[in-house]
Amino acid sequence: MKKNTTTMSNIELDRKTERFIARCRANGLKVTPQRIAIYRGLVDTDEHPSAEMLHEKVKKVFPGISLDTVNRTLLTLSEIGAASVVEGSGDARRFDGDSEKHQHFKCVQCKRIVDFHHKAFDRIKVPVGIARRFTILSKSVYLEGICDLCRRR
Amino acid sequence: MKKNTTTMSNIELDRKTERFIARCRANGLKVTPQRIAIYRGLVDTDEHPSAEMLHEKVKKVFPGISLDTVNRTLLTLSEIGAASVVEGSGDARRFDGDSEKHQHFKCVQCKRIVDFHHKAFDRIKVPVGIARRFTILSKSVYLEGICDLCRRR
DNA sequence: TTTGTAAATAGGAGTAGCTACTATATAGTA
DNA sequence: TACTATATAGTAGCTACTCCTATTTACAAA
Repeated sequence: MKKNTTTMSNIELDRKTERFIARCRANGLKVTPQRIAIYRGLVDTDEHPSAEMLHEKVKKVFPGISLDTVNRTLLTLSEIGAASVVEGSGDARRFDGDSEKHQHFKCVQCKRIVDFHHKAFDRIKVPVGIARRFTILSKSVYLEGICDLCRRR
Repeated sequence: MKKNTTTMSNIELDRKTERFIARCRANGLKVTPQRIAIYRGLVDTDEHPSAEMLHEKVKKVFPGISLDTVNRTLLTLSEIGAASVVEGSGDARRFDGDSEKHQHFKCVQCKRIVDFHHKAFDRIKVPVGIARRFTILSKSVYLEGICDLCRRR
């Protein structure tokens, strides 16, 4: 019996793959078998894998693939909106000593992090289902974009 | 003339330092000059420094201090609530291929990331001042805590 | 179908950021 | 003042990521 790590039907997966291929072409990206394998590996799980984890998975169908290719491809997918980075930036950990409640905006270009405080964001309510299932220690609202200084060029 | 990287008066800074010392004692942590220097360096800026950046800064008043001490101390401060990590986890970057709108909960113990979707979180509104100043590319609500599986022990 | 070429890949080397280890030093306590 | 648990400095090691180069490949144009 085959171990099932699948989160959707093959039909659904194929449909997504089709749309992914279209998206690649729309962005002038070549459709390589490696890219498709990585995309399918990523979409067909809800584990939020790291590049390393996906590399292991994709190697089973594509033994020669390199970790660098997986990493590079994942970043490319993020750029065209076919994937997203949900944790970790690859950059150094950044600290804040301000204990007042506030939120952060991060510039994706210069990596500057700007504080702001919007009271409504302090008050967002965690849905009951989540609050029951998990012990919530922190909740935060996080914005990303281009900052005023970078936009000025 | 002294370059001014200060964000608050010396009086304010000293008051914060006092409270920090009390907090250390309350948590059974020793009050070392290094710890104080690191704390003051962190609080007296709004740059959200990395360990490396703070290390450079603290070295000016404390030449022999090691990067490891800065890193370790910052994590310690985070544990007692005197600081927080605002970006980067030290762990590997994690990806998501689900393009549907949703939010994430991350377990601080097992690092598992769980998707959930709460429509109200899709609709949070960015304050006008921020929207005018920055080009917002993404907004997200992020929860951290202990997951059901980890709590069961 | 063939050919040209810009893009992608494999493999490996290099780098940055973090962590573990050990000997020494020090804060807090009795 | 002496004791002990904790913290630090210095170093070595590890992991995640990025860069480099030669080779291969997708795909456009002939």
